[in-house]
Amino acid sequence: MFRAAKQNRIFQDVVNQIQEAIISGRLKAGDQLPPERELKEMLQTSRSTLREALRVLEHKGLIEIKLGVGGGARVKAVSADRITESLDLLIRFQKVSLNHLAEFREGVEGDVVALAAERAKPTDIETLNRLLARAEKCVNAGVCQLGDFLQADKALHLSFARISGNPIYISVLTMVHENIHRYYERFLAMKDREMKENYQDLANIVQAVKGGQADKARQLAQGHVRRFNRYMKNRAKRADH
Amino acid sequence: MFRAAKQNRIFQDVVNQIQEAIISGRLKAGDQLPPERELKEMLQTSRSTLREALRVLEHKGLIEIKLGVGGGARVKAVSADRITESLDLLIRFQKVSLNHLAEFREGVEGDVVALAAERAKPTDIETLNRLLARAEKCVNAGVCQLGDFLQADKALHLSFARISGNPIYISVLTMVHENIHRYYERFLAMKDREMKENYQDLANIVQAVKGGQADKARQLAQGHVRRFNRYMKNRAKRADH
DNA sequence: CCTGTATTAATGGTCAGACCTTTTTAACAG
DNA sequence: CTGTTAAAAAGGTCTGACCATTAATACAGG
Repeated sequence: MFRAAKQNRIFQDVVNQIQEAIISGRLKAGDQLPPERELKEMLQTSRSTLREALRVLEHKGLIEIKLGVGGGARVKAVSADRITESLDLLIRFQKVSLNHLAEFREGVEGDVVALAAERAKPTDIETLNRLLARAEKCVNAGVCQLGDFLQADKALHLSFARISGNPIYISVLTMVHENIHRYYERFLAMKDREMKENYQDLANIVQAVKGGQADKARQLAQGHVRRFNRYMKNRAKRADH
Repeated sequence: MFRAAKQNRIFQDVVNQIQEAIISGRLKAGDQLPPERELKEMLQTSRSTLREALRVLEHKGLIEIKLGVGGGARVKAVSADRITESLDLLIRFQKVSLNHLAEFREGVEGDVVALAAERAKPTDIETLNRLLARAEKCVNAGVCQLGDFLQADKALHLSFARISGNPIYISVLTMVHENIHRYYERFLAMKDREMKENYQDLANIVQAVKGGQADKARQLAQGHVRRFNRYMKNRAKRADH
């Protein structure tokens, strides 16, 4: 019925004003805010209050503050970084487990490849082929190229998101991958056989996307993610002993 | 190979120290930080610098600052709110279209109810029944109760997410609903027939969840979302003329 | 003419200290 | 016992000064 009554904190009002200007498009990415000493006059506040507001905006990822001549606050293009950090905090506080993340990923990756299968254009197929070839080269080079292989794997997944044409999927998947990699990096090691399996999964998915088989692509992607998760979980368990 | 070299900003160091203390468990949720005037002595900084740090921590959702005697900074239990806000900001900044949001929602809602169907416990079923009854009452009361009906609809969807037991779905779905409502609030109006259809959709989904029919629940939920989207799009188009 | 160095001005970062506002608690008056 | 008032403990804001970093410019030496 009512929303929480909020206090009147001046810096909060400043944050709101500037954020509003950014979201509404009155301030665009790259635009420069006036120097603090001018801005404080416009807003009729003190410099400290203004600076508290700028700190918050900076932390929200809306502006970037640089030192020195020609420095100052510049409007930034918002990226997935902030979400990634929030999720990271949740994971560290164990409000979210890696199982949750894995499960979420399974669903999302399935949806993404299904859309990609429906929408891939010839140039997209080319991109996928190129990435797949890169992955294959790593596999053939053996486990020593594992890092590169995982990078190619990630690039492929993000590529599907791009092909889907839906920016939400790109952001969400970016966040998921960044967090997964951060936490699993410790266990990253793969036997040759596992790398080959993984590669085969990817190849199959690309094949299904090429053929426009949405449902099949979804099944394959979910299986792929599930296998990766199971594998990583075992690895983590073994590391505990 | 290298990470970006960062500047040495004192307030950042303060943020790191306090955050580290919280994550490491040296400071637990509910603990009170010393008053600013003491803390600044411990950290050997000025009050303004300390306050910039506190603002950032507050915005990260790690502390809560209250006014007056007995107020001050208290360590907060981290919640998923931040992630919801970051997502929200990203979506709004990217000016994601309704179609993208709707498409994303279709996938997510499908995944959510499928999980809910697999995991619903008797108490969950009770909750669903209660919410469904509330929705039914609104429908029977006619279009005048539309606002309440939409609220019940939203509550049901979030309930599925809660039943899935995966907090990521709760955050994501919260964000999606918030944004959808922001966009569509202008067009909110529904004929009696449409409200009834919507209600029937919900009832069918709950039925499938009760029966543990994951795939069926997914299909129904996707259909439900798709119909809602189509309906809203028509409405928006008509509003243009 | 080029190159490296010193100067300067713009701009954020930090500091110290004062005063204002909100909130709780305790004292007090009825 | 209750309502009012006063005091004290916080955070919130303001002012003005000075420090540190950076880019541009001027200048000196080859």
